[in-house]
Amino acid sequence: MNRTLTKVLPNRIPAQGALGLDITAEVVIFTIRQNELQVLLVPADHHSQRGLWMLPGGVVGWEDDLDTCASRALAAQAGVHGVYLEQLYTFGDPDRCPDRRVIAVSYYALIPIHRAHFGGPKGDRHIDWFSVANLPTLVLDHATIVELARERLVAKLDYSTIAFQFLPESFTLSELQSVYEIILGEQLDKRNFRKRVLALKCLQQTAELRRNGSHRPARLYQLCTPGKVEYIK
Amino acid sequence: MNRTLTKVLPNRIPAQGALGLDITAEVVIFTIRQNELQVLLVPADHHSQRGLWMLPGGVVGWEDDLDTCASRALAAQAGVHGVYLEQLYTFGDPDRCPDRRVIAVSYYALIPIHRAHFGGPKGDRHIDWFSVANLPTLVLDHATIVELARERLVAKLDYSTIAFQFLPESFTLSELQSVYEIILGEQLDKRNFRKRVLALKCLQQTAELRRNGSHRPARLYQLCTPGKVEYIK
DNA sequence: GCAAAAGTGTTCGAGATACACCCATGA
DNA sequence: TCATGGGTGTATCTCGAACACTTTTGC
Repeated sequence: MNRTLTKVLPNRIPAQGALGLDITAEVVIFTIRQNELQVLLVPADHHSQRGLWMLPGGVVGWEDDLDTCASRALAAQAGVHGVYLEQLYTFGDPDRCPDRRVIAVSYYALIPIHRAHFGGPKGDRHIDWFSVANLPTLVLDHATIVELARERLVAKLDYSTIAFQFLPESFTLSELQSVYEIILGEQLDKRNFRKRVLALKCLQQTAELRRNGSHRPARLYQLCTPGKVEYIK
Repeated sequence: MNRTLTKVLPNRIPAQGALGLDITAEVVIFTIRQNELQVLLVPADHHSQRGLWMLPGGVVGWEDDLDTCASRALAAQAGVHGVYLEQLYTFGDPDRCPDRRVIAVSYYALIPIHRAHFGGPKGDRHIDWFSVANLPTLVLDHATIVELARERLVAKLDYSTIAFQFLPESFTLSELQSVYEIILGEQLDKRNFRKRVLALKCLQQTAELRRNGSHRPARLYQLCTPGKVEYIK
């Protein structure tokens, strides 16, 4: 399997190769864009996979930690550092790749809305964002990986503050609610949502308001401990 | 790192070897014994690790699925087939093993009380059960792996019927309660426990009673769908 | 003044918690 | 008859769900 990242980082020495076994890190990079949960995909470049898409990732180098390898893919493909990144699952079916044995350690990452560059009408032609609800055909088992990541994300909404990772440093409660609604795929009650989220005691009001059209401006909030994902309840 | 399992299964061809990279599957095998949550450990046999213990596991063979490899370790070390087995996390720090590069895909398994043989005063001298609350010194990062598995198990008690996997086909509600109490490390109220667990609608009364001493016999229950772990609430 | 999003409280029901006594048996 | 674990019901509290109107702004 030829990986875009291998080209981007030609100096990597794969941890394996001689016997045809590779260990890769594959990253499901989520963001909220166009009122959808979207993932960043790169075009497959192997001739037999023309027209298919795949997850950003790369071969784990001899000296690489798995997390480091995932971070590198994230930096190379999405151009971001320091975002939320979590290991998901390791896929090792000997037949998952027809050419060679590839064990994929999958990760998922969350990119804040304001840092989701690349893609879209004016974006880099080589990578793009896609709605998870409407994915193109992906190589190998990558669609399974995306689905597993989505399920994990949905589950974590319930018992952690992970959703806050999609937002910039300060944000309105309506923006936060919208993140939840998009990921869960359902409308939430505004009053109950605000009550619940403020009861977590991990948000603080700022003095600022956001003016955003011909209506009442919204209060901005910040996380008490930015970047930290907490378990709740 | 020399693995007991490698000896047990000398016919396995490691997926790697030439460049000194191995992929192993390591299994945290839990059971309830002696009113404790215990794990099965094997003595480390590498000379520099004399006296230390390690998790059962084995090198992933070229043709092995990861799950298959974990199952094989489970069968070889604990002598059981078909028990609950779930992938946990993949550890890939390049420095986790001083000798060579080893990427460990960890699993955890639950063995029903009545099938936990091996170990103990009369058991095989080469492997033994240990209380997770009082582990001997383990090789490498194996203590971290056990702790992660324990945390996952505790978390799953809350939102799944995973605890039922520790019990035989039919069991009393007191036995079930005891499993919860041991894993959680706290006493539970008998009436509330029974109410909650029966409200799950996944247990059925049997016609049988268990006579177990000079007191009222206990009703035996069975899972409606044995072997199936369900998510709850 | 009107359109559009921000902001705010109360009621209700379900499920969790706390709690104490009688039952069936074997010795 | 007594020691032992099995088995049961009620009152209370907490938390989530449902629900509608006023506020502030820009045009």
